[in-house]
Amino acid sequence: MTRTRIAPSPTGQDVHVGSIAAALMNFAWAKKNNGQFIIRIEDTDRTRLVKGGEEKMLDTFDRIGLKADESPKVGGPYAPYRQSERLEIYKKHAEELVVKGKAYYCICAPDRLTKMREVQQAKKQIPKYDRQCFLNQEEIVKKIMDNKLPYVIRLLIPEGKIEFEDVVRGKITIDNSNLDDQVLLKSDGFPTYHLGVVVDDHLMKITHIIRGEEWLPSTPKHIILYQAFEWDLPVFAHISLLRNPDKSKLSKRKNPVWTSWYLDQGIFSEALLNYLALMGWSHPEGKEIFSLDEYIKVFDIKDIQKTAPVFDPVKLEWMNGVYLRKYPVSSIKYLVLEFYKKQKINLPEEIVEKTIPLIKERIKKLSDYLPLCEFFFKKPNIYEVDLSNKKELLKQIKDELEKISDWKANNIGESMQGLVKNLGIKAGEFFMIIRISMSGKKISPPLNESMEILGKEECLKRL
RNA sequence: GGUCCCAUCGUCUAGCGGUUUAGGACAUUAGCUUCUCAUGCUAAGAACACCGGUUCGAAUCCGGUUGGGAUCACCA
Repeated sequence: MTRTRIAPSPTGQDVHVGSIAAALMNFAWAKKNNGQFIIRIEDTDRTRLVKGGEEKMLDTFDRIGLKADESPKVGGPYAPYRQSERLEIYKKHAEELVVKGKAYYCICAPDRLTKMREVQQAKKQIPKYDRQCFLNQEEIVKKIMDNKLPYVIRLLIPEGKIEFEDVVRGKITIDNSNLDDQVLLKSDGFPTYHLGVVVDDHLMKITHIIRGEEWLPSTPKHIILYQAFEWDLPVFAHISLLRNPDKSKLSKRKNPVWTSWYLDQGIFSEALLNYLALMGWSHPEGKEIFSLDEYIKVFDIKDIQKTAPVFDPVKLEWMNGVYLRKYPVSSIKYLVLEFYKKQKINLPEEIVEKTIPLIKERIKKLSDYLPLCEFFFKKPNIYEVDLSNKKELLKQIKDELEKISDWKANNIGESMQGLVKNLGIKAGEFFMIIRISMSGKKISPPLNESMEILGKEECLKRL
């Protein structure tokens, strides 16, 4: 059975798009193999905990369409799926390691550790815990018992080296001398990430860990933990991090990174997923546009690329436009209406429906709609071109349009073509004047059709 | 700085020793369609970081250099 997971930490206000990229691969791999995809909340850092973060994140996963088979929301056979509710489990396991001689108690004060590291750094040594407490373990344990001192439990890194196979990167070797005696259980009783992931991934029977390459350097520690517990190793696949244009890892300082920001812009979840799928992976037939179902069919973790991709919002928008054009008018109408309703703007349904065919090839995302179509709902108050010296021409246009009894786009077009011929003015210039008087803008949806939608009375008024 | 990872057009990528004048997509430029802007179609420019080696033959294998990135917490 294939079981994968995404384990977000609610230390941000929302899900990072990079997490969605990783979640997508986990999701696809689980589904492809008829397995389960799990969401686990890793909320062990109470100091950085963002209020409402977890709820928002879970909501974002719902919106994006990556449905978890097991999560804090839907529960599951290995509940709870929130680490803050599993404290006893971690403590028990940490203590088990102490009994096995694979971990030890430590009561060193933070400032001593800081100073120690500074000295090591100054001597150009690797900053590592000096094992003071390990060397006096009996005495330390007694101190803790007698005085009820706060303590941490540290992993005892054995000598030797760790070798493991990463699906994406191949064989990786690290000498244990580079590893620090990692804290496993904090003095507040919470586990550190390292204890938490290993224990939970094992207990929740996770078979494949597909996660960002930022975890590659700490994977040896995790493997040491698996070995200490005498547990089987899962398959590791470390995927490359999404990058800013300057190649640094995608960060909110340089780019919008929160997934709901894109969704709130009117980027479709399908388009976002499709775009993200192409970050570090490509369709075997070279396709750019494909559904989630198709992705699941053709995706393979063996095809994941090692190179770190730059996240390109321009291509994302292009792709969103492709999706938009593929949707039927009725769907776009609904999406536009809902999109603006969320912003407390209620648009008249009939007009929106009529305008969709005119603009679906002209907008790339839902938020592009109103800037282009606002003139359908209200008279423009800003005119991009000054028409005050064209009054006579406008009058002629108005007189001509008044004659039209059947107010249809093609009749309007014929009438205006006739007028422009008679007047002998450049067609482009002529129509631009009408365009400005109707929409206030130099760029608009097709004129005749727009005028039909506006209605005769309104058009004459605007002229 | 130590450790680890990475390296094909501006960007996403195909390529997995010869079929390659290195293919596609976004972006850019030009043209066609056209009442604007788009869409659509056509075309153009644009890349194997560098140096060695292996080989009859290297973008593809190996080594080094350079460059980029990640990571070194009682954060994840």
